[in-house]
Amino acid sequence: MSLDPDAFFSALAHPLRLRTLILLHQEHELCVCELTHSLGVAQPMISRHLAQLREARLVRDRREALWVHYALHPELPAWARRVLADAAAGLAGQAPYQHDRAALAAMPRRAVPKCCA
Amino acid sequence: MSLDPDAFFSALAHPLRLRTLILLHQEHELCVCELTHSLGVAQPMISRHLAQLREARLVRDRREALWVHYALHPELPAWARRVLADAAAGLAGQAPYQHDRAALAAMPRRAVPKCCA
DNA sequence: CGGATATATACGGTAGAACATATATACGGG
DNA sequence: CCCGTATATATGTTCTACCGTATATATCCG
Repeated sequence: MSLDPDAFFSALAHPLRLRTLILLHQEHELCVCELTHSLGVAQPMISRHLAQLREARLVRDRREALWVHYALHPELPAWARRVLADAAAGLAGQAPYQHDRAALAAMPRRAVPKCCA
Repeated sequence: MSLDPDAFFSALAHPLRLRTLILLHQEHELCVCELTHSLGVAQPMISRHLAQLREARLVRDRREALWVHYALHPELPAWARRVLADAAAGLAGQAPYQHDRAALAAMPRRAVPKCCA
């Protein structure tokens, strides 16, 4: 897939989108409610930023009943994946990225078929 | 050095700054006139974006007579350097990055003590 | 169909980024 | 000290990103 580098780095330029992409890099797939919980922000805010990531083709979405699951786009170029991997590796131990993962792990009813509260 | 990831990726989010950083990653050190020539934009525009990169501590500057030489900041964290390396590797063959290097190489009087036209 | 839950979009307001142009500063040479 | 070259900043304007809130859509269930 061809990807506009400017669109890619513009997507990374917002704290919430960066945190989202790092989480998706680490977790393969997350539904909106998991992201809302991990990042601790209002749902429309997440949806809006996810829509941007979707339009830039950095993520794909998959509907399953009520839930929409997001993952990194399967056709994301290798160099872009490497950028995310580098950032994730370099930042994993810091706030807020470390806290995001912890909040995700501590989320109640996670990974249960009906995942969300 | 500690680096604010949001500031780092915001810096990469502008086409001209991305091109500048990729060139600096490839060339180690460039003066303002070389950047102006390679990128083909007006001088105040380059200076303004270089000032942003300097304030974000992504680059350092070094004055030598009339010329100011810019390079990636020596204390740039390893993960940030890797991000730039990945982007440079992934984009080197495309426009406008390929053209930027070619324009730099074709620049008259380059690397001569009095480097600029 | 009607209600409940999960997610997406629309709307209005505000702040910040970016631009073109003009001007200021730094340095070296005569 | 004055001039020319290289670089930096100031100014005024325009454009875009982002936010909070309200509302719309999608799906399931009874």
